[in-house]
Amino acid sequence: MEIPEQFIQIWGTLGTNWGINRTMAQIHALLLIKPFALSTEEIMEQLQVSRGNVNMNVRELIAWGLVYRELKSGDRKEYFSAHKDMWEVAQCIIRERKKREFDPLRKAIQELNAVPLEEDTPETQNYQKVLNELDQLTQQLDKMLDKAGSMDKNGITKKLLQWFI
Amino acid sequence: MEIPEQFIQIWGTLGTNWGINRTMAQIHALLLIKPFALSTEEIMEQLQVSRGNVNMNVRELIAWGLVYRELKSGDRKEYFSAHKDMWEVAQCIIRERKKREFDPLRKAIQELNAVPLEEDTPETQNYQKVLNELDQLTQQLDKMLDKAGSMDKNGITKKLLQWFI
DNA sequence: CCTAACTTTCATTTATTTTTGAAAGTTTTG
DNA sequence: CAAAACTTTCAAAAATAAATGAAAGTTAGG
Repeated sequence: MEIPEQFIQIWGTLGTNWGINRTMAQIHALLLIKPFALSTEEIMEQLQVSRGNVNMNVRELIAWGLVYRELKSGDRKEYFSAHKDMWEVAQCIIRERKKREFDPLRKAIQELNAVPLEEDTPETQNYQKVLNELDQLTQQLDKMLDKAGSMDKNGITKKLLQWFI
Repeated sequence: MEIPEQFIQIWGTLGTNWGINRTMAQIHALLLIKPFALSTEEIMEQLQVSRGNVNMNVRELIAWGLVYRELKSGDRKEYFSAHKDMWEVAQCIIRERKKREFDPLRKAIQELNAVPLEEDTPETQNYQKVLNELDQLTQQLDKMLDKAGSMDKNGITKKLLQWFI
């Protein structure tokens, strides 16, 4: 089977729209659909990207917990493979983006919200209201994301079902 | 009160991380914290950006349903204001991004998943499995996002609470 | 129907992000 | 310990995305 270009393309576009670089997403897609581990060279060839690019993005994927190194005995090369369970993949992404982006945002909002304002004008009142609501919203989201990122597969399925009862 | 720079900064960074351009996010932040409508000129001055940039991004914000035009009698200028309820803001963003990015993705996955493969090898089997799981996952997410985007405020609060029981 | 007040467009410019690839670094092996 | 096999780094180049601003377009008022 030749690599399903289209799947890799779609995954890459998805990444681009959500602030993840295209090559990283494409490498992930490639490793997802290959049932065996690939070497740097093989990834370079399949996606037509440079060695440095593959190296950086594979390391990033490993840091996200989406990809792992694999060694083949009698071979000095490193091989890379992706975790294939898509629910775990989703959780990995949730956990990682939460940690990197949501948590700092949440903290910043809390801090802004904690600063008492001197004046009391329509402007400050509205500002406080917006910040307050945002604080509540992010607090709820925080709990929800934590739960979603740590539930087991059955748990997720159940929770998702609850949305439609 | 001078504009709370920090809030605008944070909102802008958030946008950047999630594929929304900085100026668009910053204009949104500015209009959120101002209890009254602002003209193009005022936005230009507060954020130090060009007329064209403000025009394009305000229109985009209107298309998202986050901002609305306001006319002041005896004035030919257009003024812009943001919807202030942060729960509605969140829903607006969910609805809009779902429509623009998730729905096409979902459709593409369904289509890829529907194509029967000729061969039957470990490669095709794994490919099918990944696509299948992705199909299920996006199907669940699809329902969830629709629901989340259309529930009223009480509904959301209740649903969010369910995650912690 | 003309002019002033305002809005929109879009070719260029500018800024940001991503990629490249050669050099430096590291590990393994004979 | 030398040299081969491989990985990592990073300055420079390329690609992409966003911003500018002057010109074109629109609308309201007289």
